[in-house]
Amino acid sequence: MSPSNSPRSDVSLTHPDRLYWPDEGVTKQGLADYYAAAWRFMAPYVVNRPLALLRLPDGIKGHQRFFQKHAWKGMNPHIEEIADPQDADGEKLLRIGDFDGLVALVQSAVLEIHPWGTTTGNWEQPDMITMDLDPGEDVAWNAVISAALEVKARLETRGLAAFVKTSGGKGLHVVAPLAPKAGWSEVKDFAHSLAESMSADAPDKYLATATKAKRGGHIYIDYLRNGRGNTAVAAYSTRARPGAPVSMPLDWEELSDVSGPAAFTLANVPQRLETRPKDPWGDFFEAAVPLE
DNA sequence: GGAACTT
DNA sequence: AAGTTCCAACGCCTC
DNA sequence: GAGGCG
Ligand SMILES: [Mn+2]
Ligand SMILES: [Mn+2]
Repeated sequence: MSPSNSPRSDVSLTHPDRLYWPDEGVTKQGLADYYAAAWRFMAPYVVNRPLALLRLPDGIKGHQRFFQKHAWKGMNPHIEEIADPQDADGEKLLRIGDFDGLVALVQSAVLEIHPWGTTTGNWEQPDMITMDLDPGEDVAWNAVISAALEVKARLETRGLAAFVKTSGGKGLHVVAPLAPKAGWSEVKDFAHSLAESMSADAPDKYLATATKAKRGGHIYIDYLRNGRGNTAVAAYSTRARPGAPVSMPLDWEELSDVSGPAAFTLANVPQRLETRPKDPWGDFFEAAVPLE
């Protein structure tokens, strides 16, 4: 049973049976197969964007785990080296352009993909805002859903569209597509003001600052994903955590039926992608409007 | 995962 | 030949 | 100014 529209790649995987998530039995090949199934939905969120990577060469039970934002020696040629236009002489950044690039990331033991919220063709004008909802200890899942709905309402008041995904970690991401126009500082300032206004209106529920000591019982609205050079985990990216969760785009209508932030995993997402009538984020880029 | 460097 | 090291980093708090 | 945070 070959999934519809699965891309092929000639990028070779050494040790395809290497276990990246040993408890879940997910191998390097299994990860590549997952991305083949997800590619047709995922591509616009990872292609032609600067990328930061979380690499775990020995899998999630191993002892090596490092972020990487710069090009390295011996890098697979399907991973592109690009110059930051604001740091032309600095170290080269990373980008992929196609499915071969994604398989090259798999071979490089990239278990999480964290793109900038912009494309390299329009580098200084972000094309999305990510509001990252991080619940502290003792916050009910329902409260995280309520927070997402509140963020959605406030984005819509501003004339923006809102989409939601699980983070695959502890919370939800509410993402607004932008027609590239406003610059980084305007976008970050807007995200900041949204977080501050929610915190001001419900200080018992929401925080706009990261201080861990205050986090218990509150949801931190992390707006700082929206600064130049900052990143958030990509839609459909796996997470380097137990259970092999993925950051899963959702319909708002199904959010109340989702059991938690890590409900979608390598074990159940391919089935969902095969049987689901439509992409819940199918209109993401069509819904983009400028921030103004 | 893989290059570069040290032993 | 084998072992070790490196692989982000900066704005925003809080104290 | 140092240290936590993501
Ligand atoms: Mn290794
Ligand atoms: Mn988060």
